[in-house]
Amino acid sequence: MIIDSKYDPSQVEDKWYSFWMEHRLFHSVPDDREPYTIVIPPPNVTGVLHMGHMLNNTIQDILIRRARLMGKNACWVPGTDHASIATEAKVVNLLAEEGVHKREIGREAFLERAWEWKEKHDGIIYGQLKRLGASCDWERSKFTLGSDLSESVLKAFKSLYNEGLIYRGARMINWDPKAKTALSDEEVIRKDVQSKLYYVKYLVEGSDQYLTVATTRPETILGDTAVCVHPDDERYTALKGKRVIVPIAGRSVPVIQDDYVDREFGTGALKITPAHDVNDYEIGLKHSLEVIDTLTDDGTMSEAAGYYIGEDRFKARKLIVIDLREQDLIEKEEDIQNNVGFSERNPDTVVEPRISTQWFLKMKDLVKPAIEAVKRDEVKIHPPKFKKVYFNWLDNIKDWCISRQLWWGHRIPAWYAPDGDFVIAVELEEALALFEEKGRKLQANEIHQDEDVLDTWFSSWLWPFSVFEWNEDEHNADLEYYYPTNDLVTGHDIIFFWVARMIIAGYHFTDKRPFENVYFTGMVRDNKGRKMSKSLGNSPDALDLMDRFGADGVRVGMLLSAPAGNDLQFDESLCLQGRNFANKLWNAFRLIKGWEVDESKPEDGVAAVAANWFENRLSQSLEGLDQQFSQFRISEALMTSYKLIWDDFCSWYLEMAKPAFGQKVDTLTLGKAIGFIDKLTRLIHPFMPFISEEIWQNIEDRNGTSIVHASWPDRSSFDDAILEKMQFNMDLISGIRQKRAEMNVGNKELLILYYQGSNDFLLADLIKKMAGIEEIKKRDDSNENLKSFVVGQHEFAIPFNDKIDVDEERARIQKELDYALGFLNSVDRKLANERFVSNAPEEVVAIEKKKQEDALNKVKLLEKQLASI
RNA sequence: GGGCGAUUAGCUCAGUUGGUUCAGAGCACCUCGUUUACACCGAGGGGGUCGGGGGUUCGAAUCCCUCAUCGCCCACCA
Repeated sequence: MIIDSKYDPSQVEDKWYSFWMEHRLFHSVPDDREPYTIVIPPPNVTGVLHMGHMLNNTIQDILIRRARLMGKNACWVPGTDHASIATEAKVVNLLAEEGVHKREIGREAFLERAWEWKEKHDGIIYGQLKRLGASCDWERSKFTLGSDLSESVLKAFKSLYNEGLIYRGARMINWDPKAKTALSDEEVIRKDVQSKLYYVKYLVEGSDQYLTVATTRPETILGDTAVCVHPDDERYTALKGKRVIVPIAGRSVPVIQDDYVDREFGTGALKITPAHDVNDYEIGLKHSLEVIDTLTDDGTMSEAAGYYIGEDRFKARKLIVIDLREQDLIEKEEDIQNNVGFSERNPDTVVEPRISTQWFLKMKDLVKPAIEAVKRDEVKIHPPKFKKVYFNWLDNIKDWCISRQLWWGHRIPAWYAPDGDFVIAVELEEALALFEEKGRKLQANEIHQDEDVLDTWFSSWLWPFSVFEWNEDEHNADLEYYYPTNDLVTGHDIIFFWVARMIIAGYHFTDKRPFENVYFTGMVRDNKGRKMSKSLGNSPDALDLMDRFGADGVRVGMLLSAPAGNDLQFDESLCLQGRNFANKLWNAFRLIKGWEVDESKPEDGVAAVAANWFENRLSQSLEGLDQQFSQFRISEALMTSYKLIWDDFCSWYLEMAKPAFGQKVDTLTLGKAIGFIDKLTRLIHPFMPFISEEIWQNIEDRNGTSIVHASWPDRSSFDDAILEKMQFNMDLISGIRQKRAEMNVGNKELLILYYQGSNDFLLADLIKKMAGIEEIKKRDDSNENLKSFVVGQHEFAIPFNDKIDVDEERARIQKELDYALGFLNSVDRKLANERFVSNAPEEVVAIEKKKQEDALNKVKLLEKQLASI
């Protein structure tokens, strides 16, 4: 069998993914095994996957594949999110390119186009996930706007409505004038921007005096219905009960008093525009002020404004400033930095506070179980620092505006009679029946369904149970088996949007936690620390990366720098490291596979010692891996595996075990080596699914089975003494190599190693093989021209040919001696300290004593060396 | 304005309850090496006052205070 010295992922990855799919290896049905369930955070169907998706899906796949190897019935439910506002925007743009407006083609035709978009994009997304190796149960793929999930959404809506938790009403909401829809508070991104603060003079009615008011939004003057001052502000005592004239509009409005006003800001007088500012709205309610809505839904000035009608709000701002200046009503202008809300999905669009009739969900009571659950660790958050963020949001929760003025989404199941009376029903017939129950006999053409749809997150928050057909039967077999799910892996940016709401919904609708663990990944940034985004063009194309480094390489690369919860700077070179690692593993396998066997040969002694050691080392690593996985230290687990394979297995074990040049291998050694690589492929499989399968399949004929359903390597206890002994011999080998390098003695040149004292701990044959030693002798006085060195507490020496540089050698030993003395000194001081000896735990003191003894030995050795030079 | 986090080698980051020579890893860098597994490699090496200052402690990268810089989240000061 000829195996290429370079591992070529492109040859391998498609082959095995197809194999896995054909054999439905990722498909899960309930059985007697313990379930392990993850629901995917459904990516938006708006586009392709970015590196953040690559990271969290890699982590999910690692968890799922490991669970599968551990004998659990692993089920990873994939899906996509209809992303109401984002997708609608994409389709609107698409239509715009064709010169068509969505109103022109109508709701139905528009939705058809949106579905086309969806079909195309979730195909792309699924393709990317498969390419990455994601072992999702594709037969369970879900879409948040699919019919079954739709039923769940409507069911949830209805039940919340019937519980009195959903209500409809006119409230001040965040309005996106570009998408022409309401937004939730979470969909508003606040940014600091440079603005102008205009000091505008309002004429006090019946006088020639002016009251100056500071505002950043002069165009809203047209909607002013009062000016407010602080009741204790002495500057304005005289204005009590007076009225002022709103500039331009010429309207007379009252001067009111409210302690909301900050006397320090601006002039201490605040104009009140109840229609266009959240606070003004509150004050307006309190003081029963008139509300004048001066804006239309697209952010232009309305008829009610009376001026600049039809002009965009920002254009109107410029115009009114010009007019105010002309009338000499602007006292001054200041530069100011203030906080402005932008639409999350239309990042350049300033959100407008606006009074609008919308649907809301009362949150106050709903969140209580979700708070409690995290408090008592029924739902565990990793890393725990996000708990505070979570509590902070839930503790300050406000009602959730769940309606959106869009088409692409779950249509609100409300049906209206001509007089505005409504019922909540999924279907027309049901609505008619409900009206009839209310004693109203209405015809189908008399009632109409709400035009609006629900916030996307109103479907996503049901995801963990709606994907298991909760709509049909809340206690169906799948739900009973897979739900609650185990782990959720997602970015911390959607903790409010999604994670918190899922916990809320989980407890409310199923009375259970939706998942046990939430693992937040950090945000993937570029190597300049910037968030990856399309607009910056700094997000690498995941497919291209996988073409170049292989999916396994990219997975390893992603993970190498991804500790939980911390943002990570992604750099391609990490993928290179991942690819190199794959190649290393590949060549280790190639080496073993290339060995020729001599069945008559007894087991090689060195190989036997090496195998015994590696067996123990493997068990030790497996123990570490168990711990790391249980704590979601995934990148550490990878590093443990990486070192086990590269350092311990390749650099040490294989070098020890491999037959000398031209020699054949004995059966036992070969068997053990194959046994090890078999275990190592299973151990690395969660991280590197493709190459592990390829090697595993090549080890022996697997009769159509796959590593996907193999077992996680058994862990037995390990013997510290064996590990320590080998470690000493490794240190000795490194010591010899170091001396060789120092003296420029090539590796081919065989040397004699001299030791002093006992040689019980020396693995002589192993040292000979690994360090190019031909003989190991006890040192006596006749040996000259020796270069000595210390390993642990023991002194060794090898001969040298060239004249030694006495000064240099003396300096080197002196340096080592100084260090040892310094160390000894610090240990001595510690042990001489009464308080240390009495306060520190016994083990720590014992360790210090051992350190003292060892250091003393070492000092003696070095002093002797120095004297003998 | 409030909160959270970060600051450790040239770079990216670990460092769990304060305690083993605890100052680490990977990459990068330097030297040597083409010995049939791998140059996508091997052997060896240099490199850090753990952001500054103070404190607690027998002992601090680790705990506390403070300052500085950076980042993120939340928040209705026009």
